[in-house]
Amino acid sequence: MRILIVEDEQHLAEALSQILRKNNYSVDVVHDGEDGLDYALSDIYDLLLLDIMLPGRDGISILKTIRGKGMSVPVILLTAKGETPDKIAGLDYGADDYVAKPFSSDELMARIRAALRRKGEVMPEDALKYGDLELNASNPKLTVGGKEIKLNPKECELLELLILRKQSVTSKEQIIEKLWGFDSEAEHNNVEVYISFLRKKLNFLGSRTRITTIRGIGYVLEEDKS
Amino acid sequence: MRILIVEDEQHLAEALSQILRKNNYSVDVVHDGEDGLDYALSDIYDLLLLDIMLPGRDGISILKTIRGKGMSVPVILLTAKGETPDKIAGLDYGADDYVAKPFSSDELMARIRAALRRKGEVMPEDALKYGDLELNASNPKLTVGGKEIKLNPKECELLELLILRKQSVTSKEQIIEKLWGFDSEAEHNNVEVYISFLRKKLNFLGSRTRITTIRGIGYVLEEDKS
DNA sequence: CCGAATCCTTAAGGTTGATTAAAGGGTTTC
DNA sequence: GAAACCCTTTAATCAACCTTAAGGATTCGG
Repeated sequence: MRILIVEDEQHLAEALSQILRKNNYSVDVVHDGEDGLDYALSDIYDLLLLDIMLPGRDGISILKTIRGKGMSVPVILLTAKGETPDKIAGLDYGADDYVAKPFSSDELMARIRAALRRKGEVMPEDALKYGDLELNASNPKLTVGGKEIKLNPKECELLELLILRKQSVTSKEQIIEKLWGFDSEAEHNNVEVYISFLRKKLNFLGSRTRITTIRGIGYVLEEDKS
Repeated sequence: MRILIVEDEQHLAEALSQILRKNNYSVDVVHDGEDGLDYALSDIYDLLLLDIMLPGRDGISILKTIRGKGMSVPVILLTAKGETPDKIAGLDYGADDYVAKPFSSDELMARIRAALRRKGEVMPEDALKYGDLELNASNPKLTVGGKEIKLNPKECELLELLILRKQSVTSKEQIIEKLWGFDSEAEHNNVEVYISFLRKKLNFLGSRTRITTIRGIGYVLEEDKS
């Protein structure tokens, strides 16, 4: 978890840095707005702490620029006491929170945790892909082109296994091990049934991907070249 | 979050009222100074917008009176162009800010948020949105098209969670953690009951958004594509 | 402080959907 | 042609889920 501090007062910057490191964050510090923007744009940070009053380029300006580029990294603003409403209006430009100086380390840490939590809760998951298939495992569904169909858990695990093993042939034993567990009583026929279910759904979706049977060995995914 | 507007120009008062309501504030409007003072003294408002020039009793007088009674409610004064002396007097009597007419709705909203923030009030969240849904979490209600319905607190938190997690599936455990707390005794059935309540309300509103069950995993919001 | 309204919890019964076994037909191989 | 292997469909079962409603708890207005 990496945090960028943009703060011109050396003393405060150092104190912040220490607090954060003590809480197991990686920290980078820069002391003016231009550098701050450059660092922020690197997009390697999980959170930015921006002072509003800065030499070079103020915190609001940095905030506006990075939001303008579509970056959604959490930002907490540091405001001097008595900063005017216009400055505090930075929240309206997409800051997640602000902390007024002076502040306690506990307060700062709480706000950082809160900001990270808020952003962390919205994590889009990426899909497994093979050929024209897109498999979303967490919300078990299979997409081909725009068309999609739901999978039940076993179908999903089976397809996941086949995709992960790509061009290698997957044996019924391997499938049983993954879908039913090491010591299960499941029969080969159980596998055949689910292969059948999957083929039916691939067909329904009009996919060019086929599950090919290698007799006596297992199954493998293949693209239909017709 | 409830705001009182004391403004004698009907047209402006109505415009202000609309802007504020759109930003999820509850609004009352009165058109002269005497009524303004009565309403303000009820002490149910989170912020007052006072025109300085008013029939009956001017804004400064209202401000002096309520501050004399020890009320610390945030006050923003509306001043006509060129009323600088009044503005200064107003700030001396404990106004939090002033806005000179004409002003933009953005500017006004920024100043209101700033004033509320300074007083340590909790800001109303911007309405959460998903598809055709608009969730107002601070005054728990759900809007679809023009139609709206109230939510009770648990329904509101549940829907909020589902919206924040967007396309990810949310498990019953996660829901229990947020609605009942980490170590609660709440059962899965509790979640099911509230999911059911929410679905009924979505249905009543004629929303195209559905709460889809992912059997054995959790729930996810989806747009109905019919 | 009391009654009313709202909210929360629990429980019961109904519904749905995943899973499995079983049966019957097809295909490949020798 | 027969044995082994594979495919597909179906029906029963069971767990997960949905809905409703009643009553307890809490909050709110007077």
